[in-house]
Amino acid sequence: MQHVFLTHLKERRLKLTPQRRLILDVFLGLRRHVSAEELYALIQKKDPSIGQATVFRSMKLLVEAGVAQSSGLGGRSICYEPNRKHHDHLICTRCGAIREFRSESIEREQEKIAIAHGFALSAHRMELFGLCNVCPKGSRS
Amino acid sequence: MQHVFLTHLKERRLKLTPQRRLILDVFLGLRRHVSAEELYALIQKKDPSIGQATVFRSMKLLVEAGVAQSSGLGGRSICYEPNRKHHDHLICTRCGAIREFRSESIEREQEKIAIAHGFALSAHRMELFGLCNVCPKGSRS
DNA sequence: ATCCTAATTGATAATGATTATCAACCGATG
DNA sequence: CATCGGTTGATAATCATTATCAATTAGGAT
Ligand SMILES: [Zn+2]
Ligand SMILES: [Zn+2]
Ligand SMILES: [Zn+2]
Ligand SMILES: [Zn+2]
Repeated sequence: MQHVFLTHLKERRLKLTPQRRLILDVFLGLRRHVSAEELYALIQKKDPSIGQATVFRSMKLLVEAGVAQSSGLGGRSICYEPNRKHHDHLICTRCGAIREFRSESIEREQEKIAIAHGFALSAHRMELFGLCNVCPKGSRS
Repeated sequence: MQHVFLTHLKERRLKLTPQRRLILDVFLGLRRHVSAEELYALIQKKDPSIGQATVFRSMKLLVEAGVAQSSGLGGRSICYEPNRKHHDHLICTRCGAIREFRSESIEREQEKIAIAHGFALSAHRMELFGLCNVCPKGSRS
């Protein structure tokens, strides 16, 4: 996985710094969605000298390298997750729980729709919102 | 349409001000997606005394009243469109063109997926990104 | 190992979109 | 028309992110 990142760096004459190494490791160690801010807090515990600008910059770099993908989840802030097979999200509007899924039939249908409109599809985002099964149905907010 | 808004106001003892009337009229007059900022610019031409905070507040109110819906399009800023029948979006990554569509089969499949995961679906967002047919395929950005 | 240079860093200022604050104002009801 | 609570506009504040910049450093060439 990290091999992809190293290759990306060399191709563009970018440098592998201790900061980038640490950020990459911590990020890949997690197996969930994180915002740059959350990740910064985790990084801080391992090396308090790292600034948050570096975390923002590094996450951008990880996305460019294809190591991370940014899912527009997490309310106002951008969330990242390790780049695996494409999937979409099911999000609980109450507790924030996130479930991942992939529907081949929807993926196919999206392609068909794009073609019908003369678009060359390159990506998509789909999020389903609702109450998960551990959240009580009859209560508000 | 505006009837819905007036009812919403009365139900909550809110007031119908000239500002809200103008913002509602201009918004409904457009038949496209607008950000609060774009709308503010249009409002300014009709009445330069209206502040942009009022536009932001009013758009929020229109959403609560069910007159407008906020689509998370438009990059960083929230976009609004008059609340019609549910639909999803196809967006050109080059020129920003937006096409609307609705796929019954996808809508059904989303329901099935939510149920399979124990979620009670309340809403969803789906955006397809690609190059539209008037944008050249072989060029970058 | 030593140099060199361009990339990187951390602190901080700046940005852009949105929200909060607050005194002055005004719409609705009686 | 008097009263009162909702509303307004200007402005400050917030939040996430990006830009700036002097100081530092990785990595290729000597
Ligand atoms: Zn995911
Ligand atoms: Zn839940
Ligand atoms: Zn839909
Ligand atoms: Zn286009």
